[in-house]
Amino acid sequence: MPDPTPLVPRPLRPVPAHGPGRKPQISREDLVAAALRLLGPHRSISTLSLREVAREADIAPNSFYRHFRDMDALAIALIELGGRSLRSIIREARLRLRPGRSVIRTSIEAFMEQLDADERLLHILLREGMVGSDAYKAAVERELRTFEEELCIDLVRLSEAGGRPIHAPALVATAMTRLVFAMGGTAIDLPRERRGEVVEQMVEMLRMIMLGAHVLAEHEER
Amino acid sequence: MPDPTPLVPRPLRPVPAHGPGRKPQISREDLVAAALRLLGPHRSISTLSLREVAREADIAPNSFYRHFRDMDALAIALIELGGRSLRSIIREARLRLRPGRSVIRTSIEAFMEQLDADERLLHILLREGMVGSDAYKAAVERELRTFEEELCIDLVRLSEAGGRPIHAPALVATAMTRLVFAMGGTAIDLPRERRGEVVEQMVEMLRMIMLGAHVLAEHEER
DNA sequence: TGTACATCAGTGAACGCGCGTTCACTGATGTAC
DNA sequence: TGTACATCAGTGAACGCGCGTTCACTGATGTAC
Repeated sequence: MPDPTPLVPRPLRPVPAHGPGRKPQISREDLVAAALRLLGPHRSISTLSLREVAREADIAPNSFYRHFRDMDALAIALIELGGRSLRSIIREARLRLRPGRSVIRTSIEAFMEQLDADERLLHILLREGMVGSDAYKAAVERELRTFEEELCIDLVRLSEAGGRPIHAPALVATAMTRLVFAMGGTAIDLPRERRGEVVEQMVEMLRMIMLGAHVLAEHEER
Repeated sequence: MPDPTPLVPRPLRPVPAHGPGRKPQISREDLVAAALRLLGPHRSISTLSLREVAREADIAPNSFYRHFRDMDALAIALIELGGRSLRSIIREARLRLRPGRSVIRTSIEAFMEQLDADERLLHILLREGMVGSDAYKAAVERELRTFEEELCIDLVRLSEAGGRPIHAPALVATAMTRLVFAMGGTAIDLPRERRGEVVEQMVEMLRMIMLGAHVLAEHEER
């Protein structure tokens, strides 16, 4: 016990932005990075051990506790990182949009490039949404739904701009997201040169959904 | 070494249908059943330990080896069981088909009922396709593709019967299967009473795909 | 039918291993005066 | 500027645990004669 009757009561967790006291030599981010290095396309977070991550980060196992309460806390941090990567996809796709180019193709290509670029990050969402604790799943669901909401807004805007109404845009956004994720999950195990095929397949699938949504909306209007 | 120069060479694994020698008291099936009892919606096969399964089956840990080479072998058996359950869905759906009733709805309902009935079996496919070793993934892919082929044949037959051509039926079968699986994966975490909503969503999604496929085929014909 | 024997499913004890977590500690860094 | 002190990130050793796998074994079952 540092002081039985402190004049200024300390908060439970001072969360120093690192004063006072010693600066940390490694950070939460270093541990996250170490975990990412260990996560290949064939390992899920739940198979990582605390000691393994500590070893990779080159600290003693117990030092881990200075940064995270347990491995679950680190897993949540990883999932959020994956969510950030996911959200950047749609932003990236918006930037690339050009009149005359297919929105669907542009978006799918942005997705696959992101999948290539930080394979590990998106993979986390792909996996942990299916396996892992309830907390992981909930975290992944949260990220996916945020993405779907953004996509839905884009779909509505696009259909208004194009003059073709769209049926149940929220449902369309969900279908597109889940389908792309499911297909992306199998694509990642394919050699790079075959991923182009998957892009074509995904583009065609989403076109069918889009077309169906337009047709249904037009039926409704009458 | 039993015999250095046997007159009749023994096969590597005699695979006795249990003579000669002692009959097994527990079977491979008992071990599979024990593993299934342990697999809830929140556990993947790879988190099962050999000792855990042995404990559940009420045998000594080392007795496990009399039935399976290792846990991976048991996992493959489980995945194949899941595949059998999957294939029974489409058979079930075909039996239920009635003129005038929606094929899509009938099939989706058959799928969800199967998901309810043997939650654990289908769940294995949902999970292990994403996580798990390459061997698991390959096994799951195999099962899914078998399903997609059957579905494709049905789609073609249906479109011929209905007089509406269908674009890229194999792709449609893949899209439908993957989408239903992805949605099914989230549905299983929902309370039973909310699963009806998911059925409605899935039906609408598949209708859009179907509609899109018809429209594309009609465009092609002209 | 009776007897000697081979088979082999299941066992109990033991091994070495990596794990998460705890403990009391060290000593560099930053603060108060 | 100098000194005494508080903070706390990181440490090394140790713990008890469940794991996969091995070994030599037991003894019930089925076969050969």
